Amino acid sequence: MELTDQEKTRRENLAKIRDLGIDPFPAALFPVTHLAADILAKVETDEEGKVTNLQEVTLAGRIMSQRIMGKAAFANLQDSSGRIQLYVSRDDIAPGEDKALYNDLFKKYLDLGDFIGVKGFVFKTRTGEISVHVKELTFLGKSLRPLPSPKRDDEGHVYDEFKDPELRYRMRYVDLTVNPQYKEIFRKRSRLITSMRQFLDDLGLMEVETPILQPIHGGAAARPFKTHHNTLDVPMYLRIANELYLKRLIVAGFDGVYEFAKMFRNEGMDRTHNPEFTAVEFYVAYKDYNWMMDTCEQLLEHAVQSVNGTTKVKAGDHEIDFRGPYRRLTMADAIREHTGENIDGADEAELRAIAKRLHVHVDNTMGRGKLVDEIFGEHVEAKLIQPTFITDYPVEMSPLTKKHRSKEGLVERFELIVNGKEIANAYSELNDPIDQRARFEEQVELARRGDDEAMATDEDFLRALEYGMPPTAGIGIGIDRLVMLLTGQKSIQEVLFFPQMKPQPGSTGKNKEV
RNA sequence: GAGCCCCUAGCUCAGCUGGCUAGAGCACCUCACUUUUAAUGAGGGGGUCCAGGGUUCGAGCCCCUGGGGGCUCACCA
Repeated sequence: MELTDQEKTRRENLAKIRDLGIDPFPAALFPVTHLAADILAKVETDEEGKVTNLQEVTLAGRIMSQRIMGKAAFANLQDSSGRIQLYVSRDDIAPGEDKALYNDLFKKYLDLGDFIGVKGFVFKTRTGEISVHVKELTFLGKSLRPLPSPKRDDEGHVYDEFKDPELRYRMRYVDLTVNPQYKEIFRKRSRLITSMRQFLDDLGLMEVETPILQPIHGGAAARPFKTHHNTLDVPMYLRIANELYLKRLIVAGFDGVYEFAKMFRNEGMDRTHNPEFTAVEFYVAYKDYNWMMDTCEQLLEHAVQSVNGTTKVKAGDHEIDFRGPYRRLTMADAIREHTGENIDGADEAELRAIAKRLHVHVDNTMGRGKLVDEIFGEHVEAKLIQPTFITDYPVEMSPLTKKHRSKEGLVERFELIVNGKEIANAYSELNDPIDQRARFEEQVELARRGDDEAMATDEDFLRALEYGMPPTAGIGIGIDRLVMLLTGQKSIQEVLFFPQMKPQPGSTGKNKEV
Protein backbone atom coordinates (compact mmCIF):
# COMPACT_ATOMS: atom_id res chain seq x y z
CA MET A 1 0.00 0.00 0.00
CA GLU A 2 1.38 3.33 -1.09
CA LEU A 3 1.88 5.73 1.80
CA THR A 4 0.39 9.19 1.71
CA ASP A 5 2.62 12.21 2.20
CA GLN A 6 1.36 12.62 5.73
CA GLU A 7 2.14 9.00 6.57
CA LYS A 8 5.63 9.37 5.13
CA THR A 9 6.19 12.49 7.20
CA ARG A 10 5.16 10.66 10.34
CA ARG A 11 7.54 7.79 9.63
CA GLU A 12 10.33 10.32 9.05
CA ASN A 13 9.46 12.00 12.33
CA LEU A 14 9.56 8.61 14.01
CA ALA A 15 13.11 8.06 12.73
CA LYS A 16 14.16 11.54 13.82
CA ILE A 17 12.84 10.94 17.31
CA ARG A 18 15.06 7.84 17.45
CA ASP A 19 17.96 9.99 16.16
CA LEU A 20 17.47 12.22 19.20
CA GLY A 21 18.02 9.14 21.36
CA ILE A 22 14.37 8.99 22.39
CA ASP A 23 12.46 5.72 22.21
CA PRO A 24 9.20 6.51 20.36
CA PHE A 25 7.58 3.45 21.94
CA PRO A 26 9.01 3.38 25.46
CA ALA A 27 8.41 0.36 27.66
CA ALA A 28 8.40 1.94 31.11
CA LEU A 29 5.15 2.79 32.87
CA PHE A 30 4.22 6.43 33.08
CA PRO A 31 3.05 7.47 36.57
CA VAL A 32 -0.23 9.26 35.81
CA THR A 33 -1.71 11.05 38.82
CA HIS A 34 -4.62 12.96 37.27
CA LEU A 35 -7.13 12.79 34.47
CA ALA A 36 -8.06 15.88 32.49
CA ALA A 37 -11.60 15.83 33.84
CA ASP A 38 -10.36 15.48 37.44
CA ILE A 39 -8.30 18.61 37.07
CA LEU A 40 -11.14 20.63 35.58
CA ALA A 41 -13.47 19.42 38.33
CA LYS A 42 -11.14 19.90 41.28
CA VAL A 43 -9.33 23.11 40.41
CA GLU A 44 -9.65 25.90 42.99
CA THR A 45 -8.91 29.57 42.50
CA ASP A 46 -8.43 32.52 44.83
CA GLU A 47 -10.13 35.91 44.58
CA GLU A 48 -7.75 37.06 41.87
CA GLY A 49 -8.49 33.98 39.84
CA LYS A 50 -5.18 32.29 40.56
CA VAL A 51 -5.15 28.55 40.84
CA THR A 52 -4.33 27.55 44.42
CA ASN A 53 -4.16 23.78 44.21
CA LEU A 54 -2.97 21.06 41.83
CA GLN A 55 0.53 22.42 41.72
CA GLU A 56 1.96 19.06 40.69
CA VAL A 57 0.02 16.91 38.27
CA THR A 58 1.10 14.18 35.90
CA LEU A 59 -1.13 13.18 33.05
CA ALA A 60 -0.92 11.43 29.71
CA GLY A 61 -2.82 11.22 26.48
CA ARG A 62 -2.94 12.10 22.83
CA ILE A 63 -1.97 15.49 21.44
CA MET A 64 -5.08 16.65 19.58
CA SER A 65 -4.03 20.16 18.55
CA GLN A 66 -1.00 22.41 18.72
CA ARG A 67 -0.77 26.20 18.55
CA ILE A 68 2.89 27.07 18.32
CA MET A 69 4.05 30.63 18.83
CA GLY A 70 7.81 30.52 18.57
CA LYS A 71 9.32 29.74 21.92
CA ALA A 72 6.01 28.81 23.54
CA ALA A 73 2.99 26.84 22.51
CA PHE A 74 -0.41 25.63 23.51
CA ALA A 75 -1.64 22.14 22.86
CA ASN A 76 -4.70 20.09 23.73
CA LEU A 77 -4.16 16.78 25.44
CA GLN A 78 -6.93 14.19 25.30
CA ASP A 79 -7.12 11.35 27.77
CA SER A 80 -9.87 8.88 28.62
CA SER A 81 -11.76 11.53 30.57
CA GLY A 82 -11.63 14.43 28.13
CA ARG A 83 -9.36 17.25 27.05
CA ILE A 84 -7.25 19.79 28.79
CA GLN A 85 -5.00 22.52 27.44
CA LEU A 86 -1.25 22.38 27.90
CA TYR A 87 1.09 25.35 27.93
CA VAL A 88 4.58 24.40 26.81
CA SER A 89 7.43 26.87 26.83
CA ARG A 90 10.88 26.15 25.47
CA ASP A 91 12.91 27.08 28.48
CA ASP A 92 10.71 25.05 30.85
CA ILE A 93 10.90 21.71 29.12
CA ALA A 94 14.47 22.28 27.83
CA PRO A 95 16.09 24.38 30.56
CA GLY A 96 19.74 23.75 29.54
CA GLU A 97 21.69 24.66 26.43
CA ASP A 98 20.17 21.87 24.37
CA LYS A 99 16.77 23.00 23.14
CA ALA A 100 16.15 19.92 20.98
CA LEU A 101 13.35 18.63 23.21
CA TYR A 102 11.33 21.74 22.36
CA ASN A 103 12.66 22.92 19.00
CA ASP A 104 12.79 19.49 17.41
CA LEU A 105 10.74 16.96 19.34
CA PHE A 106 7.83 19.14 20.39
CA LYS A 107 7.67 21.55 17.49
CA LYS A 108 8.64 19.33 14.57
CA TYR A 109 8.46 15.63 15.28
CA LEU A 110 5.34 15.57 17.43
CA ASP A 111 2.30 14.81 15.29
CA LEU A 112 -1.35 15.11 16.19
CA GLY A 113 -2.45 11.83 17.74
CA ASP A 114 0.92 11.06 19.35
CA PHE A 115 0.90 10.05 23.00
CA ILE A 116 2.84 12.15 25.46
CA GLY A 117 3.02 12.39 29.20
CA VAL A 118 3.44 15.68 31.00
CA LYS A 119 4.23 16.82 34.49
CA GLY A 120 3.48 20.38 35.53
CA PHE A 121 1.21 22.71 37.46
CA VAL A 122 -2.31 23.87 36.85
CA PHE A 123 -2.93 27.54 36.09
CA LYS A 124 -5.39 29.79 34.36
CA THR A 125 -4.45 31.57 31.13
CA ARG A 126 -5.10 35.22 30.40
CA THR A 127 -8.29 34.23 28.64
CA GLY A 128 -9.34 32.16 31.62
CA GLU A 129 -8.81 28.61 30.42
CA ILE A 130 -7.66 26.09 32.98
CA SER A 131 -4.40 24.68 31.62
CA VAL A 132 -1.38 22.67 32.65
CA HIS A 133 1.94 24.51 32.54
CA VAL A 134 4.28 21.73 31.45
CA LYS A 135 7.64 21.36 33.19
CA GLU A 136 8.54 17.90 31.92
CA LEU A 137 7.48 16.25 28.70
CA THR A 138 7.82 12.52 27.96
CA PHE A 139 7.20 10.95 24.58
CA LEU A 140 4.97 7.89 25.00
CA GLY A 141 3.90 6.63 21.60
CA LYS A 142 3.90 7.54 17.92
CA SER A 143 0.83 7.76 15.71
CA LEU A 144 1.73 6.89 12.11
CA ARG A 145 -1.61 7.82 10.57
CA PRO A 146 -3.25 11.23 10.65
CA LEU A 147 -6.51 11.29 12.58
CA PRO A 148 -9.48 13.06 11.08
CA SER A 149 -9.53 16.46 12.71
CA PRO A 150 -12.95 17.78 13.55
CA LYS A 151 -12.94 21.34 14.86
CA ARG A 152 -15.45 23.05 17.04
CA ASP A 153 -15.90 26.82 17.16
CA ASP A 154 -17.21 29.02 19.96
CA GLU A 155 -20.80 28.54 18.89
CA GLY A 156 -20.39 24.79 18.97
CA HIS A 157 -20.41 24.34 15.19
CA VAL A 158 -18.43 21.30 14.21
CA TYR A 159 -16.32 21.41 11.09
CA ASP A 160 -14.85 18.45 9.25
CA GLU A 161 -16.71 16.04 11.46
CA PHE A 162 -15.76 12.37 11.09
CA LYS A 163 -19.27 11.14 10.57
CA ASP A 164 -19.40 8.61 7.74
CA PRO A 165 -21.15 5.72 9.56
CA GLU A 166 -19.32 3.05 7.64
CA LEU A 167 -15.89 4.44 8.45
CA ARG A 168 -16.89 5.13 12.03
CA TYR A 169 -18.01 1.53 12.62
CA ARG A 170 -15.14 -0.05 10.72
CA MET A 171 -12.62 2.03 12.65
CA ARG A 172 -14.26 2.47 16.02
CA TYR A 173 -10.85 3.29 17.52
CA VAL A 174 -10.69 6.35 15.27
CA ASP A 175 -14.34 7.20 15.87
CA LEU A 176 -14.07 7.20 19.64
CA THR A 177 -10.79 9.10 19.54
CA VAL A 178 -12.10 11.98 17.48
CA ASN A 179 -15.74 11.75 18.56
CA PRO A 180 -15.31 11.00 22.27
CA GLN A 181 -18.91 12.03 22.94
CA TYR A 182 -19.94 8.57 21.71
CA LYS A 183 -18.00 6.98 24.57
CA GLU A 184 -20.90 7.94 26.83
CA ILE A 185 -23.16 5.47 25.01
CA PHE A 186 -20.79 2.65 25.85
CA ARG A 187 -20.31 3.81 29.42
CA LYS A 188 -24.08 3.71 29.81
CA ARG A 189 -24.17 0.27 28.27
CA SER A 190 -21.60 -0.91 30.77
CA ARG A 191 -23.45 0.70 33.69
CA LEU A 192 -26.71 -0.88 32.55
CA ILE A 193 -25.22 -4.37 32.61
CA THR A 194 -23.44 -3.75 35.90
CA SER A 195 -26.61 -2.49 37.59
CA MET A 196 -28.70 -5.37 36.25
CA ARG A 197 -26.12 -7.87 37.45
CA GLN A 198 -26.15 -6.23 40.86
CA PHE A 199 -29.94 -6.41 41.01
CA LEU A 200 -30.00 -10.08 40.02
CA ASP A 201 -27.23 -10.95 42.47
CA ASP A 202 -29.13 -9.16 45.23
CA LEU A 203 -32.18 -11.19 44.28
CA GLY A 204 -30.13 -14.28 45.08
CA LEU A 205 -29.73 -15.55 41.54
CA MET A 206 -26.57 -17.20 40.29
CA GLU A 207 -24.77 -16.07 37.15
CA VAL A 208 -24.13 -19.01 34.83
CA GLU A 209 -22.70 -19.73 31.40
CA THR A 210 -24.30 -22.09 28.92
CA PRO A 211 -23.11 -23.39 25.54
CA ILE A 212 -22.85 -21.08 22.58
CA LEU A 213 -22.01 -24.01 20.32
CA GLN A 214 -25.07 -26.24 20.33
CA PRO A 215 -25.88 -29.49 18.53
CA ILE A 216 -29.45 -28.32 17.94
CA HIS A 217 -30.66 -24.75 18.07
CA GLY A 218 -33.67 -24.28 20.27
CA GLY A 219 -35.47 -21.83 22.46
CA ALA A 220 -36.47 -19.33 19.79
CA ALA A 221 -37.80 -19.03 16.28
CA ALA A 222 -34.91 -17.96 14.07
CA ARG A 223 -32.46 -19.15 11.46
CA PRO A 224 -29.11 -20.17 12.98
CA PHE A 225 -25.49 -19.94 11.94
CA LYS A 226 -24.29 -23.41 11.13
CA THR A 227 -20.76 -24.61 11.65
CA HIS A 228 -18.92 -27.89 11.98
CA HIS A 229 -16.90 -29.59 14.66
CA ASN A 230 -13.98 -31.41 13.09
CA THR A 231 -13.11 -33.97 15.76
CA LEU A 232 -16.69 -35.00 16.39
CA ASP A 233 -17.48 -34.57 12.69
CA VAL A 234 -20.91 -33.19 13.47
CA PRO A 235 -22.74 -30.01 12.50
CA MET A 236 -23.02 -27.42 15.26
CA TYR A 237 -25.05 -24.26 15.58
CA LEU A 238 -24.34 -20.95 17.23
CA ARG A 239 -27.06 -20.47 19.78
CA ILE A 240 -30.15 -18.50 18.82
CA ALA A 241 -31.23 -18.63 22.49
CA ASN A 242 -30.06 -20.05 25.79
CA GLU A 243 -33.49 -20.65 27.28
CA LEU A 244 -33.54 -24.45 27.11
CA TYR A 245 -30.17 -24.69 28.86
CA LEU A 246 -31.15 -22.32 31.62
CA LYS A 247 -34.27 -24.38 32.26
CA ARG A 248 -32.14 -27.54 32.45
CA LEU A 249 -30.31 -25.78 35.29
CA ILE A 250 -33.62 -25.19 37.07
CA VAL A 251 -34.28 -28.92 36.67
CA ALA A 252 -30.81 -29.48 38.12
CA GLY A 253 -31.85 -27.76 41.32
CA PHE A 254 -30.70 -24.17 41.09
CA ASP A 255 -33.57 -21.96 42.19
CA GLY A 256 -32.51 -18.95 40.18
CA VAL A 257 -30.04 -18.50 37.34
CA TYR A 258 -29.20 -15.72 34.94
CA GLU A 259 -26.91 -15.23 31.97
CA PHE A 260 -25.88 -12.23 29.92
CA ALA A 261 -25.71 -13.98 26.60
CA LYS A 262 -24.71 -13.23 23.06
CA MET A 263 -27.29 -14.67 20.67
CA PHE A 264 -26.60 -15.29 17.00
CA ARG A 265 -29.24 -15.13 14.31
CA ASN A 266 -28.58 -15.64 10.64
CA GLU A 267 -31.09 -13.09 9.44
CA GLY A 268 -31.37 -9.61 8.06
CA MET A 269 -29.22 -6.73 9.17
CA ASP A 270 -30.58 -3.25 9.55
CA ARG A 271 -30.67 -0.47 12.08
CA THR A 272 -32.35 -2.65 14.70
CA HIS A 273 -30.77 -6.02 13.90
CA ASN A 274 -27.20 -7.20 14.21
CA PRO A 275 -26.34 -10.87 13.57
CA GLU A 276 -25.12 -11.12 17.16
CA PHE A 277 -26.87 -9.34 19.97
CA THR A 278 -27.03 -9.48 23.74
CA ALA A 279 -29.84 -10.47 26.02
CA VAL A 280 -30.05 -11.14 29.71
CA GLU A 281 -32.24 -14.07 30.61
CA PHE A 282 -33.19 -15.21 34.07
CA TYR A 283 -35.27 -18.04 35.43
CA VAL A 284 -36.59 -18.35 38.95
CA ALA A 285 -38.19 -21.47 40.44
CA TYR A 286 -41.57 -21.41 42.21
CA LYS A 287 -42.51 -18.07 40.60
CA ASP A 288 -45.01 -17.18 37.88
CA TYR A 289 -45.36 -14.49 35.27
CA ASN A 290 -47.19 -12.14 37.64
CA TRP A 291 -44.19 -12.21 39.95
CA MET A 292 -41.97 -11.68 36.94
CA MET A 293 -43.87 -8.53 35.96
CA ASP A 294 -43.28 -7.10 39.43
CA THR A 295 -39.62 -8.08 39.29
CA CYS A 296 -39.16 -6.73 35.77
CA GLU A 297 -40.53 -3.35 36.87
CA GLN A 298 -38.15 -3.22 39.80
CA LEU A 299 -35.20 -4.31 37.71
CA LEU A 300 -35.76 -1.72 35.02
CA GLU A 301 -36.53 1.07 37.46
CA HIS A 302 -33.28 0.26 39.28
CA ALA A 303 -31.22 -0.07 36.09
CA VAL A 304 -32.53 3.05 34.37
CA GLN A 305 -32.03 5.06 37.55
CA SER A 306 -28.45 3.80 37.76
CA VAL A 307 -27.69 4.57 34.13
CA ASN A 308 -29.35 7.94 33.69
CA GLY A 309 -29.71 9.17 37.27
CA THR A 310 -33.48 9.33 36.77
CA THR A 311 -36.21 6.93 35.74
CA LYS A 312 -37.24 9.28 32.95
CA VAL A 313 -35.92 8.95 29.43
CA LYS A 314 -36.47 11.24 26.46
CA ALA A 315 -37.41 9.40 23.27
CA GLY A 316 -38.22 11.74 20.43
CA ASP A 317 -41.21 13.82 21.47
CA HIS A 318 -42.02 11.50 24.34
CA GLU A 319 -40.81 11.29 27.88
CA ILE A 320 -40.81 7.72 29.06
CA ASP A 321 -40.92 6.95 32.76
CA PHE A 322 -39.58 3.61 33.92
CA ARG A 323 -40.95 4.02 37.40
CA GLY A 324 -43.29 1.12 38.15
CA PRO A 325 -45.94 -0.08 38.19
CA TYR A 326 -46.43 -0.38 34.44
CA ARG A 327 -49.78 -0.73 32.76
CA ARG A 328 -50.84 -4.36 32.27
CA LEU A 329 -53.06 -5.10 29.31
CA THR A 330 -54.04 -8.40 27.78
CA MET A 331 -53.28 -8.92 24.09
CA ALA A 332 -57.00 -9.11 23.31
CA ASP A 333 -57.78 -5.93 25.26
CA ALA A 334 -54.90 -4.12 23.58
CA ILE A 335 -56.19 -5.06 20.14
CA ARG A 336 -59.74 -4.14 21.11
CA GLU A 337 -58.57 -0.80 22.47
CA HIS A 338 -56.65 0.14 19.35
CA THR A 339 -58.72 -1.42 16.57
CA GLY A 340 -62.18 -2.06 17.97
CA GLU A 341 -61.94 -5.70 16.91
CA ASN A 342 -62.63 -8.53 19.33
CA ILE A 343 -60.31 -11.51 18.94
CA ASP A 344 -61.52 -13.33 22.05
CA GLY A 345 -62.41 -16.88 21.06
CA ALA A 346 -61.91 -16.18 17.35
CA ASP A 347 -60.84 -19.20 15.31
CA GLU A 348 -58.30 -19.10 12.52
CA ALA A 349 -60.80 -18.19 9.79
CA GLU A 350 -62.32 -15.40 11.87
CA LEU A 351 -58.88 -14.05 12.69
CA ARG A 352 -57.96 -14.07 9.02
CA ALA A 353 -61.13 -12.07 8.28
CA ILE A 354 -60.30 -9.58 11.05
CA ALA A 355 -56.79 -9.22 9.71
CA LYS A 356 -58.17 -8.55 6.24
CA ARG A 357 -60.53 -5.87 7.58
CA LEU A 358 -57.55 -4.22 9.27
CA HIS A 359 -55.49 -4.38 6.07
CA VAL A 360 -52.92 -6.66 7.68
CA HIS A 361 -50.95 -8.72 5.21
CA VAL A 362 -51.58 -12.45 5.77
CA ASP A 363 -50.63 -15.68 4.03
CA ASN A 364 -51.55 -19.35 4.33
CA THR A 365 -48.57 -20.37 6.46
CA MET A 366 -49.88 -18.24 9.31
CA GLY A 367 -51.59 -20.02 12.16
CA ARG A 368 -53.77 -18.38 14.83
CA GLY A 369 -50.79 -17.19 16.85
CA LYS A 370 -49.03 -15.61 13.93
CA LEU A 371 -52.21 -13.86 12.81
CA VAL A 372 -52.73 -12.31 16.24
CA ASP A 373 -49.07 -11.34 16.30
CA GLU A 374 -49.39 -9.63 12.91
CA ILE A 375 -52.50 -7.70 13.94
CA PHE A 376 -50.83 -6.62 17.17
CA GLY A 377 -47.58 -5.71 15.43
CA GLU A 378 -49.35 -3.69 12.77
CA HIS A 379 -51.92 -1.79 14.81
CA VAL A 380 -50.94 -1.73 18.47
CA GLU A 381 -47.27 -2.13 19.24
CA ALA A 382 -46.05 1.21 17.89
CA LYS A 383 -48.67 3.06 19.92
CA LEU A 384 -47.47 1.77 23.27
CA ILE A 385 -45.00 4.41 24.40
CA GLN A 386 -44.94 4.17 28.18
CA PRO A 387 -43.77 0.79 29.51
CA THR A 388 -46.70 -1.58 29.08
CA PHE A 389 -46.99 -5.29 29.80
CA ILE A 390 -48.96 -7.07 27.13
CA THR A 391 -50.17 -10.35 28.59
CA ASP A 392 -51.88 -13.62 27.68
CA TYR A 393 -50.70 -14.60 24.21
CA PRO A 394 -52.23 -17.26 21.95
CA VAL A 395 -50.78 -20.68 22.66
CA GLU A 396 -49.69 -21.18 19.04
CA MET A 397 -46.96 -18.52 19.11
CA SER A 398 -45.57 -19.60 22.49
CA PRO A 399 -44.42 -23.22 22.35
CA LEU A 400 -42.41 -23.05 25.58
CA THR A 401 -45.04 -21.33 27.70
CA LYS A 402 -47.40 -22.73 30.30
CA LYS A 403 -51.09 -22.67 29.38
CA HIS A 404 -53.08 -19.97 31.08
CA ARG A 405 -54.44 -21.05 34.46
CA SER A 406 -58.00 -19.94 33.52
CA LYS A 407 -58.21 -18.72 29.91
CA GLU A 408 -58.67 -21.31 27.17
CA GLY A 409 -56.30 -21.06 24.19
CA LEU A 410 -53.95 -18.61 25.85
CA VAL A 411 -50.64 -18.86 27.67
CA GLU A 412 -49.16 -17.09 30.68
CA ARG A 413 -46.82 -14.87 28.77
CA PHE A 414 -46.08 -11.17 28.68
CA GLU A 415 -43.99 -8.85 26.62
CA LEU A 416 -42.89 -5.47 27.85
CA ILE A 417 -43.39 -2.83 25.17
CA VAL A 418 -41.65 0.54 25.52
CA ASN A 419 -41.63 3.29 22.92
CA GLY A 420 -43.37 0.96 20.51
CA LYS A 421 -40.72 -1.71 20.75
CA GLU A 422 -40.48 -5.04 22.52
CA ILE A 423 -37.97 -4.84 25.34
CA ALA A 424 -38.66 -8.02 27.27
CA ASN A 425 -40.41 -11.34 26.74
CA ALA A 426 -41.35 -13.54 29.68
CA TYR A 427 -43.59 -16.34 30.81
CA SER A 428 -44.59 -18.95 33.28
CA GLU A 429 -42.39 -21.71 31.92
CA LEU A 430 -44.02 -24.81 30.53
CA ASN A 431 -42.88 -27.64 32.81
CA ASP A 432 -45.34 -30.37 31.74
CA PRO A 433 -43.18 -32.62 29.53
CA ILE A 434 -46.17 -34.21 27.80
CA ASP A 435 -47.63 -30.83 26.89
CA GLN A 436 -44.17 -29.68 25.83
CA ARG A 437 -43.79 -32.63 23.46
CA ALA A 438 -47.20 -31.83 21.94
CA ARG A 439 -46.14 -28.20 21.44
CA PHE A 440 -42.97 -29.25 19.67
CA GLU A 441 -45.09 -31.43 17.41
CA GLU A 442 -47.26 -28.43 16.55
CA GLN A 443 -44.09 -26.59 15.61
CA VAL A 444 -43.13 -29.43 13.30
CA GLU A 445 -46.56 -29.09 11.68
CA LEU A 446 -46.04 -25.33 11.23
CA ALA A 447 -42.67 -26.05 9.66
CA ARG A 448 -44.40 -28.41 7.22
CA ARG A 449 -46.76 -25.58 6.26
CA GLY A 450 -43.74 -23.49 5.37
CA ASP A 451 -42.98 -21.53 8.53
CA ASP A 452 -39.19 -21.51 8.37
CA GLU A 453 -38.94 -20.05 11.87
CA ALA A 454 -40.74 -22.94 13.55
CA MET A 455 -38.92 -24.54 16.44
CA ALA A 456 -37.13 -27.87 16.32
CA THR A 457 -37.81 -30.63 18.86
CA ASP A 458 -35.13 -30.98 21.53
CA GLU A 459 -35.32 -34.54 22.92
CA ASP A 460 -32.73 -33.95 25.63
CA PHE A 461 -34.69 -30.95 26.89
CA LEU A 462 -37.83 -33.08 26.98
CA ARG A 463 -35.94 -35.73 28.94
CA ALA A 464 -34.91 -33.07 31.46
CA LEU A 465 -38.53 -31.99 31.88
CA GLU A 466 -39.57 -35.60 32.35
CA TYR A 467 -37.30 -35.76 35.39
CA GLY A 468 -39.34 -32.85 36.70
CA MET A 469 -39.02 -29.08 36.70
CA PRO A 470 -40.55 -26.90 39.40
CA PRO A 471 -42.96 -24.14 38.35
CA THR A 472 -40.70 -21.41 37.05
CA ALA A 473 -40.89 -17.89 35.71
CA GLY A 474 -38.43 -16.81 33.03
CA ILE A 475 -37.64 -13.66 31.10
CA GLY A 476 -35.38 -12.37 28.37
CA ILE A 477 -34.49 -8.69 28.07
CA GLY A 478 -32.79 -7.32 24.97
CA ILE A 479 -29.81 -5.31 26.10
CA ASP A 480 -28.99 -3.61 22.81
CA ARG A 481 -32.45 -2.16 22.32
CA LEU A 482 -32.64 -1.07 25.90
CA VAL A 483 -29.34 0.76 25.46
CA MET A 484 -30.68 2.34 22.28
CA LEU A 485 -33.68 3.57 24.21
CA LEU A 486 -31.66 4.87 27.14
CA THR A 487 -29.17 6.69 24.96
CA GLY A 488 -31.58 7.94 22.30
CA GLN A 489 -29.85 6.07 19.49
CA LYS A 490 -31.83 5.08 16.41
CA SER A 491 -29.54 2.32 15.19
CA ILE A 492 -28.15 -0.74 16.90
CA GLN A 493 -24.78 -0.10 15.28
CA GLU A 494 -24.39 2.94 17.51
CA VAL A 495 -24.63 0.87 20.69
CA LEU A 496 -22.28 -1.91 19.58
CA PHE A 497 -18.54 -1.28 19.60
CA PHE A 498 -18.02 -3.44 16.53
CA PRO A 499 -21.24 -3.92 14.60
CA GLN A 500 -21.17 -6.53 11.88
CA MET A 501 -20.09 -5.06 8.54
CA LYS A 502 -19.74 -6.44 5.08
CA PRO A 503 -16.22 -7.68 4.49
CA GLN A 504 -14.10 -4.96 2.99
CA PRO A 505 -13.13 -5.82 -0.59
CA GLY A 506 -9.90 -4.70 -2.25
CA SER A 507 -9.85 -1.08 -3.24
CA THR A 508 -13.22 -0.40 -4.78
CA GLY A 509 -15.73 2.19 -3.78
CA LYS A 510 -15.36 4.38 -0.80
CA ASN A 511 -13.18 1.99 1.14
CA LYS A 512 -10.70 4.68 1.84
CA GLU A 513 -7.99 4.50 4.39
CA VAL A 514 -8.01 7.31 6.87
C1' G B 1 -35.76 -7.71 -0.81
C1' A B 2 -38.10 -2.60 -3.03
C1' G B 3 -37.60 2.78 -3.73
C1' C B 4 -34.63 7.27 -3.38
C1' C B 5 -29.82 9.50 -2.78
C1' C B 6 -24.44 9.43 -2.53
C1' C B 7 -18.95 8.07 -3.92
C1' U B 8 -13.94 14.33 -6.12
C1' A B 9 -7.04 15.68 -1.69
C1' G B 10 -5.63 12.74 4.91
C1' C B 11 -10.89 15.00 6.75
C1' U B 12 -15.42 17.86 5.40
C1' C B 13 -17.17 19.43 0.89
C1' A B 14 -17.77 22.89 -3.87
C1' G B 15 -17.38 21.93 -9.02
C1' C B 16 -23.09 25.64 -13.17
C1' U B 17 -25.93 23.88 -19.45
C1' G B 18 -20.13 18.88 -21.16
C1' G B 19 -15.27 23.47 -22.43
C1' C B 20 -8.40 26.50 -19.65
C1' U B 21 -3.47 22.88 -16.06
C1' A B 22 -9.98 20.07 -11.05
C1' G B 23 -11.01 23.94 -6.38
C1' A B 24 -11.94 25.66 -0.95
C1' G B 25 -11.42 25.21 4.45
C1' C B 26 -8.99 22.22 7.84
C1' A B 27 -4.81 18.78 8.05
C1' C B 28 0.44 18.34 6.03
C1' C B 29 5.57 20.76 4.68
C1' U B 30 8.99 25.48 5.16
C1' C B 31 9.70 30.21 7.75
C1' A B 32 8.33 33.91 11.68
C1' C B 33 6.20 34.38 16.52
C1' U B 34 6.88 33.16 24.95
C1' U B 35 -0.62 33.21 27.40
C1' U B 36 -3.06 31.07 22.23
C1' U B 37 -7.74 28.73 21.55
C1' A B 38 -11.35 27.14 14.65
C1' A B 39 -4.08 30.97 17.14
C1' U B 40 -1.98 34.34 13.42
C1' G B 41 1.11 36.00 9.05
C1' A B 42 4.03 34.56 4.55
C1' G B 43 5.22 30.68 1.17
C1' G B 44 4.66 25.40 -0.58
C1' G B 45 3.31 20.19 -1.65
C1' G B 46 -0.68 16.81 -2.28
C1' G B 47 -5.84 13.89 -6.97
C1' U B 48 -6.55 6.38 -10.48
C1' C B 49 -12.70 12.57 -9.64
C1' C B 50 -15.19 4.31 -7.05
C1' A B 51 -14.14 0.77 -11.49
C1' G B 52 -14.94 -0.68 -16.57
C1' G B 53 -17.23 0.41 -21.13
C1' G B 54 -19.85 3.99 -24.37
C1' U B 55 -21.43 8.94 -26.64
C1' U B 56 -18.52 13.35 -27.97
C1' C B 57 -13.63 17.44 -31.07
C1' G B 58 -13.72 17.32 -25.63
C1' A B 59 -16.51 13.69 -19.73
C1' G B 60 -15.67 14.80 -12.56
C1' C B 61 -20.39 16.14 -15.23
C1' C B 62 -24.32 12.54 -20.14
C1' C B 63 -25.53 6.94 -21.12
C1' C B 64 -24.70 1.52 -19.84
C1' U B 65 -22.69 -2.26 -16.60
C1' G B 66 -20.46 -3.42 -12.09
C1' G B 67 -18.68 -2.21 -6.90
C1' G B 68 -19.28 0.29 -2.25
C1' G B 69 -22.22 3.22 1.09
C1' G B 70 -26.45 5.92 3.27
C1' C B 71 -31.66 6.84 4.11
C1' U B 72 -36.84 5.21 3.87
C1' C B 73 -40.16 0.98 3.74
C1' A B 74 -41.26 -4.47 4.59
C1' C B 75 -39.59 -9.18 8.09
C1' C B 76 -36.69 -11.61 12.28
C1' A B 77 -35.18 -9.40 18.76
